[in-house]
Amino acid sequence: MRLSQYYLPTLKEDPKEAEIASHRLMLRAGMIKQTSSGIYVWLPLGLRVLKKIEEIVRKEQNASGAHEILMPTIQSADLWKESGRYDAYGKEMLRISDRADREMLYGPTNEEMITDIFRSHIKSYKSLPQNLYHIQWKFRDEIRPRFGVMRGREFLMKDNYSFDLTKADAVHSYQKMYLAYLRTFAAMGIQAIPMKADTGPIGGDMSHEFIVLAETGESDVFVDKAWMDADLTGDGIDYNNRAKLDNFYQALTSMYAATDEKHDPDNAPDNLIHTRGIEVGHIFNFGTKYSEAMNAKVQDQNGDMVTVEMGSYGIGVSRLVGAIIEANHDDDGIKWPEAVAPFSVGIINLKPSDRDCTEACNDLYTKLEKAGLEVLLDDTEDRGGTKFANMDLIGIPWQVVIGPKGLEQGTVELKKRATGEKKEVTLDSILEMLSGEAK
RNA sequence: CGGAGUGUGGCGCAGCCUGGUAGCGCACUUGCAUGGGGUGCAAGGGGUCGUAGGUUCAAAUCCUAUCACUCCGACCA
Repeated sequence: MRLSQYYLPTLKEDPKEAEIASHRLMLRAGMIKQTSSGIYVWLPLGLRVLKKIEEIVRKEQNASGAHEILMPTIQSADLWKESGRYDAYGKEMLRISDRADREMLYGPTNEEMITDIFRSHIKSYKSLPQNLYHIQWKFRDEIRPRFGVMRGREFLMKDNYSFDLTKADAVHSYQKMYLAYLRTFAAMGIQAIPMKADTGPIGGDMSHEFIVLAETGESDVFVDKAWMDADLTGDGIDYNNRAKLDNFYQALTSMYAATDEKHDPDNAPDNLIHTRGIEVGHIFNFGTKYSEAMNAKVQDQNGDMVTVEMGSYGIGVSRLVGAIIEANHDDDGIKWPEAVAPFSVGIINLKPSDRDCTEACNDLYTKLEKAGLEVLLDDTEDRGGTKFANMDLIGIPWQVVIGPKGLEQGTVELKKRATGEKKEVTLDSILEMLSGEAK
């Protein structure tokens, strides 16, 4: 992408409404624009990141055996009346009526709808287990939206729902998601620790919140130092290998990790790390709460009707954009992990009026794009300083700085945003280096 | 919902107390110079002062209503 032709409205000054780093940086980097309280437009740069995160989530869900569907944002109130939550949900639910005065709502979650989808076609134990997910916009009319996309009213969420015949099978489904979540967050370049969570009004005995460690996070967390060295991706474990998966789960859940509400100093280990974090995922098993209320049953081997065991699992996709920034930024701007970066390489043309310099930039740009890299070429007339500041702000992992002085020597500067490390390299070697490192 | 604030060009703000026909910085346009970490000089463009009423010869400024947004608190993926 050529910056001169892109829509990237970066800001030099901090917008006054943004209090925390990720919100401030997303506005300054031209990723989002607020249209109403807690509702945002995703501008080109922001959307690129959102899509990357979404794709990482999707990939691991598929790997775990879940099937993607897409449920509508607008739901009929009928299903919610059936589960009893239409009255229970309160003002957080955005209620609307259609032209025939039917009661509708903008979905805050999908347990009712998915249960209806399940029961309408699945009638036999032979069809179990099932795990369906979708990545869709939700709306919760928060009392007080804040922190930009981290706590918006409209948000993109991956939610899935498992259906099993027995409690033991449901445990397996739960553990699969536990692992899938760990792998998903690791693939994004962030560290998310599963912490025992309150199951709240939904109930059930198994529930974990996945919390990204970030010093600027919103809640206090206490974790065993052992988490830092633990294998969090279950290297080599197949989702269908129950024994191995269970061992992995037992090993991890035996390590201490708690938010301040759940923190118990008396039972905490000595080597405790006290830091802050942001919840980016939540998994729980809630047994038969919805299947019971909505009559989701299958026949077992004996022909008896059995109410299915359910679990639900959420990842805050849009929230992750903010969370990743909270965990990866400095005073100059964002430092994207490569897996979610909007572009992997930025090229800075220090002197657009210099023909050779511009030619070298265009040439490298074309080559890198051909090699499959996503490249942002700053071909504007701005000064070098402006370009450096902008590139740091939007956090492109690799920056190639090309100017007449270096070109005389046949070199360009390669800068790694995450560390600030710079080195002079030859123009010829850069393609190879970047294809290897930034791919 | 309780408490506290803010709405003036794209962004950040001054002006309001003490009414007199709107200003500053950044950004933008043009020209010249410049070109290795937010460049200098010069000339420009852009504003229903959130909205609606009212007071007044005259309202960004005073009064009333209303809308939006932000922050603190209870609540949350």
